[in-house]
Amino acid sequence: MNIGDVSQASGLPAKTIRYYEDIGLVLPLRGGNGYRDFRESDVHKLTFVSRARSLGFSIEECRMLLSLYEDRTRASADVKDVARSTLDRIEVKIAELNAMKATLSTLVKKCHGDDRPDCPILDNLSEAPA
Amino acid sequence: MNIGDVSQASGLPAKTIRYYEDIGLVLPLRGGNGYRDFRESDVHKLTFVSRARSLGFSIEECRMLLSLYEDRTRASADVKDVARSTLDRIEVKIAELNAMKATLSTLVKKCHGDDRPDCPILDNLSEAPA
DNA sequence: GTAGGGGTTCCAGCAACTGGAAGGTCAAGA
DNA sequence: TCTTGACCTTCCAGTTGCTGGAACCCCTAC
Repeated sequence: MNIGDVSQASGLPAKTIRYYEDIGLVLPLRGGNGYRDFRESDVHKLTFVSRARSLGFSIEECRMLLSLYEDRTRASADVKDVARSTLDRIEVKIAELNAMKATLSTLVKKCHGDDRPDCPILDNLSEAPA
Repeated sequence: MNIGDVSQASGLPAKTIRYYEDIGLVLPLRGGNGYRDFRESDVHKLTFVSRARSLGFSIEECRMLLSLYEDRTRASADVKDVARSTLDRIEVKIAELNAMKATLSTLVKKCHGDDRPDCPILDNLSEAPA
């Protein structure tokens, strides 16, 4: 299977797949012409990574999940740990963004947004620290 | 004022302040010893940027806000536009993270997290695409 | 044979810093 | 006066996760 087909199948750009090979996430074979030759298992792995990434797992977490996936004897608790720490990171990020959103939307609401130069947004940014 | 004092005053690491000079956000003077010599206005700007960054404004948005701040005749509407587009970005990001969180927490809940090898998280990641 | 659509490598760049090495400067104390 | 240690300087490299582009090879169809 060539990289283009794998790209189709996994939903990942070819560039990204080459990058994933670079960092050792997949190790496709090579044909006589130098082309990468992907096995079904490579495609499966890449699809796996593609989804894990879209769920917010980092590359290193994906690497860990893959190795857990390949270890038929691993405990589900190990996987759950990775997932939970990802979930924690996501929740922290959401909280931060919500705080930003709250402040910013208050400011946007306060700003009359007309031709006059006075603006509560800039005023707030340049105020003395609390 | 030396960089260390400015770092204290603005809450930004010295490294970051040097970086901000590199990219032209501030242009401190130089003393005879080669040390950066920050004016009050530089400190003010850096504090401004520090807060704007923590509200999720990108560096380029900060640059714009600074120039709007320095333009005493600008319309508040211009500032409001920048703030609103930042707010939009933040909201999109929050929505994405919430979607991730929902899927992931469902999976974490389903996973019994014990010594047994079967795990709904990995099963989900390796399932055929919807 | 030539045109196109693959594929390959390598190098550079994005955002926004951060770390570290190698060295200059300054103020205080013995 | 010398030394110690904190502070400053520059420059280069690395982080995360790709992405774009150049220059080139390969394969198939007409």
